[in-house]
Amino acid sequence: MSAEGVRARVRAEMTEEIKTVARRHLATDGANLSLRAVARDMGMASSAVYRYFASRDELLTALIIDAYDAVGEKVENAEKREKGGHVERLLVTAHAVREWALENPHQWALIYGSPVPGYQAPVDTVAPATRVILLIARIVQDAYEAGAIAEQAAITGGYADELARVAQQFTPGTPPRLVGAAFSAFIHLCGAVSAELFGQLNNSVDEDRRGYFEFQMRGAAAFIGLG
Amino acid sequence: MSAEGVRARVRAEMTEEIKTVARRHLATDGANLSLRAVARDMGMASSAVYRYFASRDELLTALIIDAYDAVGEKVENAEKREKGGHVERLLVTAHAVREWALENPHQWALIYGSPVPGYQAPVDTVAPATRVILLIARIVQDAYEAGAIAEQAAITGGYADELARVAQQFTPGTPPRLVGAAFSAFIHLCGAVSAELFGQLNNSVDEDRRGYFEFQMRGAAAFIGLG
DNA sequence: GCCATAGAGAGAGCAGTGCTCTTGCTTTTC
DNA sequence: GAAAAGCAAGAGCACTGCTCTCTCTATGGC
Repeated sequence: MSAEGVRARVRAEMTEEIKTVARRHLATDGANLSLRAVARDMGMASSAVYRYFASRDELLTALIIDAYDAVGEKVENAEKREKGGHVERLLVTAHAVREWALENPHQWALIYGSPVPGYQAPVDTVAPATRVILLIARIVQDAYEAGAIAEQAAITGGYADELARVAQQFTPGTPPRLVGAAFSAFIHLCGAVSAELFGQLNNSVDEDRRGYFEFQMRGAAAFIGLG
Repeated sequence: MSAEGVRARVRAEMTEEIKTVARRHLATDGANLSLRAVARDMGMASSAVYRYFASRDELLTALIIDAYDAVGEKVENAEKREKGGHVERLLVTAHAVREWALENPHQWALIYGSPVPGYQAPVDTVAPATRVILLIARIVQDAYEAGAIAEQAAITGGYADELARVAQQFTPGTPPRLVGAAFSAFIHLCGAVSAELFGQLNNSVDEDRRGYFEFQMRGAAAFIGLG
């Protein structure tokens, strides 16, 4: 392209490199990573980084969006390759989430851990954040439409209304109760992964953590009415 | 007591006051609270605080232990007052945990959120950390011994072995499969509360969050074989 | 009751942080 | 070629955790 394009490309490369270095620092410093340290690693002045990210929070936001997209893409690919039934699709999805989390514990903490103090997630993060739960919902919807799920008692109340609203938007035709069960599986999934990563399992489940996780997710599948 | 006792008591009071002020700061600054700001609030030099806590991490450890004990005590009291059946006891326990978490979101983040970078939890935190899960295990054991839980298929594998070991130590006589279900309820409980507090529910479950939580916990109870 | 001592607090100082502002320099645009 | 826009660097501000030194006071042995 034009020379303008060159500058834009260099800028994009710099932006990407800053994020890569920042991700490395995430491992040692967690969410309160040092912008100055990142700049030092890149051999540039700390003030120069502000040409690319207006603040540390903005850099964090970029990392958060990337993390959501990374886990989303990994999980979607894993599920796409699975040729088994609905339970298998659900389990392979869950295990893919866990594996990504084990590979990138600090990015997991960034998106599913305690929010960093004073940081307000902007709207840009909402869409990428929904990829995993949407995939689970789609699997459950597929199973429902295939008649693979036994009839369940309907639920009522405010939560049921909210579930109905969500169902209408993302998985029309699926009963609210079932959407609730899918959501429940997602909550259980996140809780199981976070418990493993954040140390709640230490001194009680130390060896077969994959078995632990499988047990949780089979329970979640059963609650959905699968398996 | 003697004059020595006076000094010791003043010291204990100061220690307690520092923790109280620090807990207040936790709300705005999260885990990276400022020791200097705490000192400023107390009208003393920051260096003086180091007479009471050797480092910020040591202060954090004290807050963590206090938090575990606070939620543990609240939950144990709530459960003690409940005169209903096993499901009711489990639900009142779960709701008590959630209510404490909603009242003290930053203390919840401290104990069940992402670990603070560079911080290594000392052994002193292990015992207080087990109070809630032990209470749940006791309820499940009671239900089992009362014959209130239907027979379940046993599980095998490494995780089952670990469960058996845990069962032998804390709830002897209870089948590993059932201990696993109790543990699963605890994991689900923590995940549900964290999801609510850490923002995963925003834009999908905004009104009846108690109903949402109740739904999760009834699912957990069903997995145990209750209700 | 006296006096050495241990405990408590204050202040200065070090190295680090996020972020801003000013100053030069280079690239793009007209 | 001149004007404008983008980039990088450096100094500086207010803040942080933590250490060290100094002073003062309450404590315990005699």
